[in-house]
Amino acid sequence: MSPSHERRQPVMADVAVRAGVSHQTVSRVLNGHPNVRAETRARVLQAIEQLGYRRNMVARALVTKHTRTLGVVSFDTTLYGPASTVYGIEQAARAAGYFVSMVSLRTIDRAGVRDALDYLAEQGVDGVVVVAPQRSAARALTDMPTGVPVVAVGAGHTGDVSVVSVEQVEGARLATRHLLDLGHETVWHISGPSDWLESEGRVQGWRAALAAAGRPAPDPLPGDWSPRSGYRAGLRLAAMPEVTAVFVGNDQMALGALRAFAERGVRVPEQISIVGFDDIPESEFFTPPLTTVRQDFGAVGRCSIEVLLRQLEAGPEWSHERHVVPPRFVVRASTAPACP
Amino acid sequence: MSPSHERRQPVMADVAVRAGVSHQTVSRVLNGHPNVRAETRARVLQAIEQLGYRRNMVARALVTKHTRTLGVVSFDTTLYGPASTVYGIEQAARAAGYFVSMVSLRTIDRAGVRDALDYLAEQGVDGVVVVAPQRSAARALTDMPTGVPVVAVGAGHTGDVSVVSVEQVEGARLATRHLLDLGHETVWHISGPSDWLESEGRVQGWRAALAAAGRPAPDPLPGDWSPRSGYRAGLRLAAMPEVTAVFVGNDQMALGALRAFAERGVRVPEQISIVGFDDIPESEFFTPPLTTVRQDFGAVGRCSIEVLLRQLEAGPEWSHERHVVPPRFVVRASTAPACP
DNA sequence: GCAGGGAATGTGAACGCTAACAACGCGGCG
DNA sequence: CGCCGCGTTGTTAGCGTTCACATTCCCTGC
Repeated sequence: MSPSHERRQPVMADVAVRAGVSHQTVSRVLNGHPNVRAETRARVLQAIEQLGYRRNMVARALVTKHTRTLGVVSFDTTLYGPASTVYGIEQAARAAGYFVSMVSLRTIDRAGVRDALDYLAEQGVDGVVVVAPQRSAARALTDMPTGVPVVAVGAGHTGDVSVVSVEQVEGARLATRHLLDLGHETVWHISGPSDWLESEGRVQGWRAALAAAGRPAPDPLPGDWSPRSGYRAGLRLAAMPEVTAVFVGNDQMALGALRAFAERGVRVPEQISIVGFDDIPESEFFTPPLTTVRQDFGAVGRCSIEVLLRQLEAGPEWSHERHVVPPRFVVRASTAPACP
Repeated sequence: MSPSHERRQPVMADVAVRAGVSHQTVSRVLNGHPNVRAETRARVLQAIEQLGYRRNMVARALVTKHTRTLGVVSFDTTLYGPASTVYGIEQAARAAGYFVSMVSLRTIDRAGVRDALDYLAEQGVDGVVVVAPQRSAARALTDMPTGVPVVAVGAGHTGDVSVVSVEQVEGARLATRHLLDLGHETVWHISGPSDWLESEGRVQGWRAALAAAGRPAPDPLPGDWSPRSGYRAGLRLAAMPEVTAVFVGNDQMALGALRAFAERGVRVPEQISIVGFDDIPESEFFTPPLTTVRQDFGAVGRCSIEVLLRQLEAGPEWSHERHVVPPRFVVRASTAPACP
């Protein structure tokens, strides 16, 4: 309202006048161009300071063709895994001088991913990382028309884009082996939603470990990552006396299962051993503390930015990269030797 | 590399040529200007379609002076509360046609908030919402030099900016009253970090309820929101036979306390009743299921965007708004009448 | 003393869009 | 018949940068 409020932001030309140089010299100072006399640079810097000048990134982006903004498309950032990954991404991106523009999908389908990518491309992001470990999302990525580099997090080897993910199969194998080594006859499994690649990888690792030990693989009980689905599966398992060991697809479902067992008077780990996946901060304080497979989501996020940045500077010459970060097995109190 | 890859994106002029009109007419079509003949509009639309033209938002922003991007600065988006709030914000913003640019702080201090705001302002965001319920963050907001509208989430009535938050005091009062009504002599409290406004509000509500009932208020045990800190406090409480009811600052600490009680053989709710705060998705499956105070983080996020948008269109004439969303008390199995 | 060269600086033209105004065509009215 | 006015379209001028190139300056070496 007041004139002082309406006084427009100073622009480069204002700084130039004040410093007694041309706008181009101001630009050079701002961009750290070497060929500027120290004395001139100081004068420009002073003028900038006095005027409170700030470079207009929009105008800059118009000519340079890049916005120093990265897009992130993710599914349900309310979940611990995606949230942590996105956090890692944001930190790494900012450290590298990039902004992060977010799109959270509420459902994952080809159209959703496509729209998100379009949306971000329209805004002019320099690259995007897609945190959407569903098979449908991975497929949606295969023929994306956007000119921007894309890296996928948690997707399988879809071939078309760079991928960074946690070695799910290995983690599941570790968990299952642990249970087997404890003397359990076989290991049951509560799985995640079938269209999640992570879910698939865990089933695969579990099956592999069982097969390697020559044990039968029972049918996995289907879950959807939620504690409630783990609870329901747990109820079923609790009614089956032959069950002594369960590998659960994630920690939240493990919590639900724990609850079901507690309600049915099944004692963990005395009667049933249970292993989760993820190692959310709460797991250590479950009743009992949960043995689980830790995923370093932060590392995944950081790694994805490294790959993306590399791709950015490589230009159209980049080749797809594939990175796998190893899981870590964490033994706590929810597993015990089988009673003979 | 190949020429087909290097063919630059079509621009408005290309569309104009193809449609046999001027670029300005294309602009008019894109912006839904009324005075364009239907037949012309159709021709332009067709040309856009054929060329796969996409408007360059950067160039547009340069002249319109707004980017249709909102900034979000938040603290540790790994936590359920902030993550959910940010999710709500993102959804609401996108529904309104805005992008969301994120900055996650790893520590909250005046300089950090300031830098984040500067950073976003430089990028040209139209407005920003700050999800940083620490007192220090709230203070940092009081004299922000940026010309962009700001709304704070979870901050107290700092006077200088619009605020939307959950009524913490009321929630804490509800929780404490519930415990008192159950016949408990008094209620102990495990608090959050002292510089969080939410923490403060909960202490305040707890104290008020106690005072209203004429009960003494024990010293609150300090925590930091983490399950571990709740565990430590729980250990101390377990050693005090006079403790029969505890109101815990959040669900994660409550989980820790539950664990401590379990280890010490203190039975919940038979010997000690416990109430949490937040209602994270896991709480329902704790052992025992946790009685808690639900915060609707999503609603907070959405509301903050509504306020911000209102502020945007009101221009410099806006007056600060203050919105409070009510909590909801959820009774589960962690509380029981005091044994006389 | 002057040509040559590199460092320092300035100039003009984009970048792709929108805003303001100008121009055009057409029908109705005096 | 000519003029006004309105709906429609075109023209021009920026927005605030950077880039490519031109220019100036000063120093060096013969």
